[in-house]
Amino acid sequence: MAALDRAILILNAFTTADRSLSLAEIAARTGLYKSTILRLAGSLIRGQLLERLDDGRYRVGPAAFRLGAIYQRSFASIDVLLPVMRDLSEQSNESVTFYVRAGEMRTCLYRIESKHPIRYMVREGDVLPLRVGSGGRVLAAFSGTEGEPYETIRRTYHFVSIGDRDPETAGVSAPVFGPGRALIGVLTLAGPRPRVDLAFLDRMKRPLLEAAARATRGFGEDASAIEDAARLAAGAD
Amino acid sequence: MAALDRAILILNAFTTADRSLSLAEIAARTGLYKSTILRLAGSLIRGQLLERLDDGRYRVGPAAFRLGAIYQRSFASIDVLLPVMRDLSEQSNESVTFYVRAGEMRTCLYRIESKHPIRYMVREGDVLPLRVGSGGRVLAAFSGTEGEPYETIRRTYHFVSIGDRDPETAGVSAPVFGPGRALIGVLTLAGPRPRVDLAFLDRMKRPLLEAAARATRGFGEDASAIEDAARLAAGAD
DNA sequence: GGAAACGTTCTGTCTAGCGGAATGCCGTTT
DNA sequence: AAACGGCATTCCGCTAGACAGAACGTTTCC
Repeated sequence: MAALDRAILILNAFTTADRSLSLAEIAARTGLYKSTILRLAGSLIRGQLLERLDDGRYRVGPAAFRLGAIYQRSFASIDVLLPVMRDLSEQSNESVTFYVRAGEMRTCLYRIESKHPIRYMVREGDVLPLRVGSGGRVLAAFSGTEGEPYETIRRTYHFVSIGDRDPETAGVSAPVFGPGRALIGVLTLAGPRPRVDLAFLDRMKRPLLEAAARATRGFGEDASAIEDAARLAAGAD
Repeated sequence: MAALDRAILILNAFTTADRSLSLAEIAARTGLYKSTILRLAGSLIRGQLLERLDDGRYRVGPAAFRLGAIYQRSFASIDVLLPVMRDLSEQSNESVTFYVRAGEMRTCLYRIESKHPIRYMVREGDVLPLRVGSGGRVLAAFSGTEGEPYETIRRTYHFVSIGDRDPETAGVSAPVFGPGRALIGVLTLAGPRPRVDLAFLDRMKRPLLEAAARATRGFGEDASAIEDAARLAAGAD
């Protein structure tokens, strides 16, 4: 569907960096004719997916925000996840993030910031590569990726990574399941490397896995496998 | 642009209540032919504005969430507003919300929940009527609505409403401005009526107006008018 | 085991979106 | 003050692509 694909192209021209774009900028980024954009923009504005500012520039509209909120809530989640995430962040003093899979990427769905001034900068709505970083690895593992380290992750229910996605960042992640053992997303505890080292992550494995188990139970699914993994992770390495 | 209007119609078929919809449900809500929806859905899914679940049902996709996050951040806001809102919520022990105008409606852009178990239920992304409730009144006033109570609001920079939008809810709101005295949005302190009464709201006027002034200064605009209003509100009524 | 409901595919018709040129509007430069 | 350049906007003839509806296949529910 050509017209619609182009409309989506227009929306995707917007990034976090630019709060608004002119017609010419949209044309440059999308490669579309200005007349085409103008026509499409009319409908997008009517639907409030796009907004026209007083100076004639465009920005993403409130309908996008409304839909985004629907997406976020379609994971049941907020009432179950946020208390778990808050507790984990208080125990660790580090940031806690919940990622979900989005095709070949992953999306940050919720985030609790650490109180530390130096922060590992990811925000709700950010899109990251699927197979990189501890959260990405765990998502990939429980979406059925073959080989290592994914086989091990499926056994131990967690993965520690240091400088995998970002050289200055380290973290540990565990999966959260919902009805029918379906993977909902992954809970990640992460922070800057000087502070978040291997010893710290080792100590945090158990609280993290217990948080993942608690969230899983919150979604009405049995979490004994994750609880077993929590005990093993704390005992062993 | 017919095709695009229909695509938006499909997206708008989704509400907070339903986490996913079947093809037939979308057809019923939009009045579109199923073949049309299927064609449009193809493009929407390609653009990740829509997602196909394993059971064949549809839900809003991650791209909507990404765009929503861009919208939220396009108000500069998060670094300026959240600390102000958090402080105000701690001072008052009630929920603090930031609304922005969205056409003839208003959107809840940020929200800090009170610690109380009984909560006044609005969430980020919710869409409310523009001209109702204290937040709505203030938005309308500073968007140029004529007559009362809007003239008074423009003089006093705040408005108290009790049971206006919702019979069980009361609140007080003040505007936040950005570069060029442009209205950005409105800060609302609100809660359930048994707890949030006239006396309480009177006491909260000053902290609220000071928070609005602080946010306005954070956006690089002079806030002396709001500060004057804060002193007056505390002295008078 | 029958029927209803649902998702999906297909096709001829015709509309509605397309590209590109042309116009008009500012703000800047010489 | 005039000319220029960059920008948004309008217009139009052509044709590709979206449309409605029927037909088909599959699953679900009595």
